[in-house]
Amino acid sequence: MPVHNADIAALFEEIADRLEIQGANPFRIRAYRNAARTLGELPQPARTLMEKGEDLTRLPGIGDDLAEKIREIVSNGRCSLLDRLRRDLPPAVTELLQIPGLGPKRVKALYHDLEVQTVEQLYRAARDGRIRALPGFGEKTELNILQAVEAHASQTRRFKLAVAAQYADALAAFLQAVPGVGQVTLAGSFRRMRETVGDLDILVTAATGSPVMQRFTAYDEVAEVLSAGSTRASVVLKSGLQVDLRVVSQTSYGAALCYFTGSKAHNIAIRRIAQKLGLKVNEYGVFRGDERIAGEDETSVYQSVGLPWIPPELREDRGEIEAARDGRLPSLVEFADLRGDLHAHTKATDGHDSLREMALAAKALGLEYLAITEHSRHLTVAHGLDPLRLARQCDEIDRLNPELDGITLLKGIEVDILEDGSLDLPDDVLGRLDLVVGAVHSQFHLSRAKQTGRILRAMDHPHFTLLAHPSGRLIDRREPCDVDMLRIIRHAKDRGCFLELNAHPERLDLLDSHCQMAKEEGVLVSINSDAHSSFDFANLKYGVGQARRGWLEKDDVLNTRPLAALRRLLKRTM
DNA sequence: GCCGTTTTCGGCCCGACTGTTTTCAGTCG
Repeated sequence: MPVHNADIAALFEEIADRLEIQGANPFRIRAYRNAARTLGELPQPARTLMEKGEDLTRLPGIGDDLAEKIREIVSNGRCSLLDRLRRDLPPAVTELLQIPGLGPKRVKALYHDLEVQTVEQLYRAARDGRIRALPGFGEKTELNILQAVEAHASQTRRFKLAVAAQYADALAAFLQAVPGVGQVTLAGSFRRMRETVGDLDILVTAATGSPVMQRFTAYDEVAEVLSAGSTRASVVLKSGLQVDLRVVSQTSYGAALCYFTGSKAHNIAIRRIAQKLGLKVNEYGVFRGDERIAGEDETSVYQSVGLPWIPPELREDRGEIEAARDGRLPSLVEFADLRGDLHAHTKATDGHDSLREMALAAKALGLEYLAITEHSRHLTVAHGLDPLRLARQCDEIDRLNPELDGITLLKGIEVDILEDGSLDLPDDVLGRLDLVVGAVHSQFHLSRAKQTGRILRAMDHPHFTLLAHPSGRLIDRREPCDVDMLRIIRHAKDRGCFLELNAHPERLDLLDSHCQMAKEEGVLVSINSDAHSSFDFANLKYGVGQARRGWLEKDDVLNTRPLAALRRLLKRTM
């Protein structure tokens, strides 16, 4: 069983949890968490790096000791330090750390004084009133634990960006209408356009005496108020989504926006630079001693540490600070750069609208071309097209195009890549089309070698243009297929074909790290809606967000090309 | 445990809110 980076990261997180409960050196604990994060974000398996003989200590936060532990875990799936730590504390204890309000100190006390090892035992101890007797605990804490355990059981973990947006927009409008409120800004991972968000972070500037805090906690979607101070409050909405509100003065707005946008790792890196310059950065501003030298807007904060403003989507401490320092920040692609969309369905298969309706909706968004790419016959659940029905649709597009003004429909197909890598329709049929989008819709659990080989063979097909939703993952529902994405990207380069970034909020596939890989290898990415109705084109903005998180610039994106240039790229030489 | 054109040793981001305390520890973001 191969060891994935996520497995190593999980072991390091568990080591950190256990060390924390033991009361170990906090910086040693942080080292394990940093290493877990590095591994979680590594686009290549650590195993592969080792096989290539690359030096693991060149990775951020990995020194000699942790490199050795990675080697140990990769080669035998275990870590002797963790084995020792597991003997000291029973297995489920780290799970207690997942309960909000319980940190290492309390977990340690609960285990040592009450022999609480599991969430179930914790619940009984709280219910029986045994927790309030412990030193440092009281009745209120006990009640909070009881409620936290109950909430924990019914909790949904993270919200997809598009779902969170529905709550965010409504709440922002509500807050904007409160007297004395100036700016209302969504910050946090929402502003960074992460594919899912754990909570909403809202920043508000308000005049003193504004009732914004009281109004916020009284918002009728609020199910529970977790905390409420004069400048900060946290609530849980009825949907289960947590929302944190922070109120600051206008003079602190930029510093607060930086702080509240994160990511945490990015903020820490910025503060470290500030520290070396003799400055202190907090949510109120940038300070030299007692003197505030910046903070009214974000640009001033970055400027004070010698950097240009960094777009929120890049703020993950994944090289953006070094790039900013060296003047290498990308000029990220924007929604307005998109000229077309290369993946959409109509009611001929599993879509809801007609060719004309889809064309007009795309045009209304400012697009000048739209590829119609129905499913092929193998996907029977979607009523996929056979050669005859596809030919009819092509004829219909040919008839419709002259009637359309300002937008051109392209003839395409989303053809199934069968298990052996062949395509679901004959060559001569595919050859009549403007583009062929290939997609895996079955057999998601093939071995890495087989799944990769299947896709490489599909790309060898002379008419193959674009690989749809390359990893096949569905957020929270289906893990990505196990494929060697670097090989796929390099093969796309050799074959002159492209990769899709599917903008559907459940997919957002390519992943951001693979966007970066495609960019480095010189393979263009197409940001496509995969629209099944005329409303779905709005999802393109999430695709653009994901592309920006993957450092893509306008020229890295296939469908920023005008139609004529696009046609030239699609007619690659075989 | 990591890291270094200020350091191979001595640092390691910063503040708000809660509850149990009588000045602060624990937790969280």
